[in-house]
Amino acid sequence: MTKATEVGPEPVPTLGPRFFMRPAVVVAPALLGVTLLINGVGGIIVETEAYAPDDPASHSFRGPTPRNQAMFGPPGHAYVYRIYGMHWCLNFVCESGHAVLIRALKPTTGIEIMAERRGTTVTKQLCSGPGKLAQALGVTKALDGAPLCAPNAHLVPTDEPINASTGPRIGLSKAIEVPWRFGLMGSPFLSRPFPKS
DNA sequence: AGCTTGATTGCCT
DNA sequence: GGCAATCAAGCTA
Repeated sequence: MTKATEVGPEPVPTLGPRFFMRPAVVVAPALLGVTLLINGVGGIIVETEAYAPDDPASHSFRGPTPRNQAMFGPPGHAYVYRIYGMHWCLNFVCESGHAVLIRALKPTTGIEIMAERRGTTVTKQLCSGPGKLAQALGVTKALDGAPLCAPNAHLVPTDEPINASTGPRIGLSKAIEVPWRFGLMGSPFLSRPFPKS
């Protein structure tokens, strides 16, 4: 029952262009704890990586190409690319040439759909890596350049405090020491553990 | 060669 | 058993 002093639920806050119109290294840790749903399926972001245009490891390092065009498009849109010829990776575009790779999330919504897409019912294996995450959420090239807002996507910030781990990004041959990987400390849903501090 | 995954192997938590 | 390290498959640029 609602008490007289309450005026009803707060409007659900949603992350919009202003949230993303910043450097990726600022946005990436801020995305931890955010709920991400694609067509109603997803969970809580627990691992991200930042990429910037002056970063030799970034797709945007050598300027716009047909493949990375979305990285130079509107902030708050998706950048989706294929890796190793077989997996899709989902990024959020920040200010021009910046993007955040979504590496892992804690499944919360549509778990059965994700399990079917992934071919496993092991929750920890549904979204514990960028390729797995994209498969579980049904992300393909069709989402490349698309805005990350209703009805296709929902981004809802958390009101919980965040403890972040940081460390080197994964799988790089350049700038391997730059600590632009961020994770929810102690989460069992990370793609890999963070190196001991 | 590449911002990975899944299966395999080895080692403790 | 559960987790961490190792290795090769798989396609596009």
